[in-house]
Amino acid sequence: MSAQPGGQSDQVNTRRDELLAIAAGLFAEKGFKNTTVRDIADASGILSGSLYHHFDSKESMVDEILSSFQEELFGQYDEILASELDPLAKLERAVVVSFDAIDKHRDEVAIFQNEAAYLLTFDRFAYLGERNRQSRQVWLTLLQDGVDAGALRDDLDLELTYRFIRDTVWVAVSWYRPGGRRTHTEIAKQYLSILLDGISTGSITGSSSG
Amino acid sequence: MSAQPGGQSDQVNTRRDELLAIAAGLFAEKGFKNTTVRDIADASGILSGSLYHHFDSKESMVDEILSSFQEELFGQYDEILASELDPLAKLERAVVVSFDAIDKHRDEVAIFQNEAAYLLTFDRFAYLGERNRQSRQVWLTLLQDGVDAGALRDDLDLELTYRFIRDTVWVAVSWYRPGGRRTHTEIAKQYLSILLDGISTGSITGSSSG
DNA sequence: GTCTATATCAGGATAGAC
DNA sequence: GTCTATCCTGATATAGAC
Repeated sequence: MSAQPGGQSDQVNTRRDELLAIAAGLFAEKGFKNTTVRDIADASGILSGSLYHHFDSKESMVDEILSSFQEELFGQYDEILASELDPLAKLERAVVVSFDAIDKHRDEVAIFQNEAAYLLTFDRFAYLGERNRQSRQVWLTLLQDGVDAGALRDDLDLELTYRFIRDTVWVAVSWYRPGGRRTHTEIAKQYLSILLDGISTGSITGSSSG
Repeated sequence: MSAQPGGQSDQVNTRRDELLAIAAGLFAEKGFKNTTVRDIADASGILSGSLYHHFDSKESMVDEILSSFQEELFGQYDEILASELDPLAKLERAVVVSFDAIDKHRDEVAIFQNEAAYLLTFDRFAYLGERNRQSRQVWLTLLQDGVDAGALRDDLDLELTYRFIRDTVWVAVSWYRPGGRRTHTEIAKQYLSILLDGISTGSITGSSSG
């Protein structure tokens, strides 16, 4: 996906990356469709036509932004799966890595969160669907290993549990701000505490609902 | 907000409601900006110009959709707060009511979830911000009462806990489908089980992270 | 209540000069 | 690498006939 034309190796196309970062900020903030190429150009201090010297289209821009981010993220998940950690520690690590991505790649995560459904309607972005399936596979593996090892409750619907984890982790991008009252590591820790132990005081609450 | 012109009282303007329901479905599925008035007209079997006999603008449509839904939802929250239930039961009830809204008002919830940030940039939709604040107040009250009553852990950051609950509950609209493998009540129950008791087997897990 | 016809504008993209 | 100028399309909205 989207190899840069003339991509040497190291500190190349800084201007290109600069423009991509500006575009990413706008896409994340206002949405892909709501961001015009003129918005991007304005924010970059150039005119809209000039953008087309660097990129084919607005779509190409968001494509590069998302694909390179996902490559990095899924590389980290693969490392965790391949590691020697015990199942619970792997799960914790995956959560931490995800909050880390929110901290270091806000815009990319936000774009993926908010625009994936729309972008998936284009053939060009089919790989986003692949990534979704891959992500589900990662979390389900981690959860199942946890159950098998006796570290996680065996009465849970893992598919639902996976969704709750995924959703709660990623949606944090909508409110997390770097430099805020809590670091992303603190947030990950609190989140894990809730996820693993629950918020109630009794260990197994005889729930009144139902 | 948006009183229907000529709004008698009971089974009035069916056509209007029909059109609104069609629009809601499209807004929820494709997003507000990505849905054209022609899309709405096509789906309704009329031409785009004819829509303007019923509504001022596309904005008016989404306005009516959201404001009437929110009125209903917050009425339910108010009932819970005013009820005689114990704090834990109130919290559970609030979660159940929310999943109920996802079941009965998918489109409205999805639109609010996906479009609120964008719509809030218009003065006309400032009331959505009000509703957000009100919602935060509801959940924080429920949580604080739970802690005070000794039913919830007192070492939690309630602001974070509130966000986790809110996010996980509402984001379920993105994957929940009525008529699927699990009813919304089952989902609410599983979710409460995770939220209250956690997913780990040990009651207080000595987490290895950090 | 719907249609025809159309005004108006904004957005993505292109060509070629500098 | 950026600018000028401009094309083309599609989108919201309007006016008035039926």
